Amino acid sequence: MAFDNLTERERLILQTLINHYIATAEPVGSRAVAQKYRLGISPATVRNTMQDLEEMGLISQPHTSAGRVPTDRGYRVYVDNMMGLEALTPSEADQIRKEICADYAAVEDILEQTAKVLATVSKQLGLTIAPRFDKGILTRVNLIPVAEKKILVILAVKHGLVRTVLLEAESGINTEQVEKTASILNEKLCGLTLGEIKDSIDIRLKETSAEDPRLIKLFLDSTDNLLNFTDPDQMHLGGTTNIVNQPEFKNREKLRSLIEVLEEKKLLTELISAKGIKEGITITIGKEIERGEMQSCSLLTSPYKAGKVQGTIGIIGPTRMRYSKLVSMVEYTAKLLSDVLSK
Amino acid sequence: MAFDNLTERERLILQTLINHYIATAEPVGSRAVAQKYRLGISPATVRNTMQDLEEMGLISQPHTSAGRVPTDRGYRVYVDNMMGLEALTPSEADQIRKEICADYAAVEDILEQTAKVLATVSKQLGLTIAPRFDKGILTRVNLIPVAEKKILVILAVKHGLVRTVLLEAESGINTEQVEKTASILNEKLCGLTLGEIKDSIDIRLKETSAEDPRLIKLFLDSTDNLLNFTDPDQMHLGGTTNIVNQPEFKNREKLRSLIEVLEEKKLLTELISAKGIKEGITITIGKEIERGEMQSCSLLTSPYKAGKVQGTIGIIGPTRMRYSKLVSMVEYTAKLLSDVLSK
DNA sequence: GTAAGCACTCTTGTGGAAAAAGTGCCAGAC
DNA sequence: GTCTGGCACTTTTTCCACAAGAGTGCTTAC
Repeated sequence: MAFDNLTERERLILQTLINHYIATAEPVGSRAVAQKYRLGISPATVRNTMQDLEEMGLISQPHTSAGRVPTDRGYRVYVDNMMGLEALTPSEADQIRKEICADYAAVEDILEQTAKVLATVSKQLGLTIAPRFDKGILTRVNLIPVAEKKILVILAVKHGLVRTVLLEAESGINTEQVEKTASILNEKLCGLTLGEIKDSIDIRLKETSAEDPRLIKLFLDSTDNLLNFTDPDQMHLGGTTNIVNQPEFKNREKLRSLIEVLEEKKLLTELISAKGIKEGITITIGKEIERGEMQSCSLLTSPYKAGKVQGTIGIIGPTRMRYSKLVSMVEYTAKLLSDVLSK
Repeated sequence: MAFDNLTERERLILQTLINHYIATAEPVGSRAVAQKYRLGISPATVRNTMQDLEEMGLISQPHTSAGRVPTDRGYRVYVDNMMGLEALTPSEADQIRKEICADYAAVEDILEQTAKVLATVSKQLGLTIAPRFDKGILTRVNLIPVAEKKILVILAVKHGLVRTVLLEAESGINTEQVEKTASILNEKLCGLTLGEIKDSIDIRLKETSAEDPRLIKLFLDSTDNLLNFTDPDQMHLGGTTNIVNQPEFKNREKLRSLIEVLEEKKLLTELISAKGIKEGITITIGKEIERGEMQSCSLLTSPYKAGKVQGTIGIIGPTRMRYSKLVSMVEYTAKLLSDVLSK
């Protein structure tokens, strides 16, 4: 349904209602809207308009004698058509900048810190997902035998990203063969993206498998493990605390099941990465999230770049969140992060 | 104060009271105790004894007309003197075994899984802390240049444990020098425990610093980073969900602040590791935990071994937890884990 | 199209009475 | 002495009824 046919008044009323609701978390009555809405309009008039909005499914009443509350669709219309961006205050911007631009060697640490500061400043849940390696170009493979049957595989990706995975061999490892295997892998795989490698590794390594069948086989068998892009520790969450006190989670069971989802980082990563990475901010509201436990939440995400590779950062909060401000915040943070990581 | 001077009756009553309270989470009245306590004793008698117990500070009343609730000291006496161990059911043991003995290459993954299964089976919060590397013997150091200014340091410790840390150099890196530095490090440091290295690295590397001052210096400057044993991702938590519904956390603020502590993994690790690692189970009850936010919780921990190195696993829950069962559970899990990791 | 008035609905708050839970103590039984 | 039944007392919980409050929808008038 297209909602660009709303009258000016309907727009204004929906807008003030949502703003008011975001601020108070209480159903908003016609009186309250009429007062905020300066142009001297009476509650009765507002009521008429509100009835229309309700018929359109943009707002609803918890019960007969309560004010109105925006529906998911209401938020959607608001977000798409009538929400202005609200700039960050200098102090907010500072706080974010300070945390992100501190110098860390490991991307992991920056991301951890970013999730935390996003949470703190937004007073919601902050999240970051490490760059998706699939677009990253492999610059070097190292194989390090660390114990009798254990080999550490190091995949170095352009721009200083690193992934390490421990593999377990079936039998003892011959150092010489490890070196040989490593140089074969380097020769065959470097310069490709990890995505390409994942798709075509069988073919690429087939003819070489004569060298040391066992090691190459191990490598092939572990592809999933090595090139799995939704590794749970690729995601960082900060500020779980912030949602505990939100009135929307007064309902115990809701809170419990949300926390349950948050613990399943792998699932969460998939959920968020599922829609593919678009440019700019993506806002997913309430039931638009394909996960029952999160249907009273909204998701605000943005990609960021580390060289050619992309990751995601975002905010999770109740659908009643201050979109106008938070969008700016996520945008700003993503930009900053991209700068830092692509330096 | 010594509490081994309790009369037989006092012991019995305290015991039944605690058992009953653990099961119901409700203050226990004299009637309830009398009924459970088969030897035909009347509520009035029980009341008299309960008064004595209250004077000793082992139980208390939330208010005049309520039953009694154990105090932290009450639990302490119970745990120390009168708690029998309760064996795991076969199905519980199976569940734990199945998860832990699945074959993972990386210790990290086992620990993650262990935390989860502990949580599931105990219906509390499960936690695992990776082995404390300080007692681990360094078997090999590798330095891998992964980008122009980034070096990946790999510390391989006996029994297949690995720690990788990314360092950032100030200027470009010469491959040859890296190799030379690596072999110096290997020569000087291998065979020592990481703890020894941490304490004496300055001295051990002093005379060699002529070789490549910059790299050695980088290494020295990063000691803290490299040999920091309370790394946040050394700890795994599972089952946060389980505490949300516990009646002791009906109080919103309590829940919030507990979750806050849980997010500070570094702090938590320190808190738990602080008391040093004793053999066997350690039970820390309520106010015995030196952290305000956790004073309505108990902590059940046990060391486990991975070769010569020790880590910790445990359970966090409200003071009202089923100690008798959970102790068995933690013991069993720790043993199993030690077996798997020391194989 | 707008506004005022009013009846109606549903929730929230209040007060008080009754019920429930449990204690402490006393007086008597074994 | 030790234990128990009885009982008065206290505090919380529950229930109910009733009023207050909030907000609507509709009707009517401008």
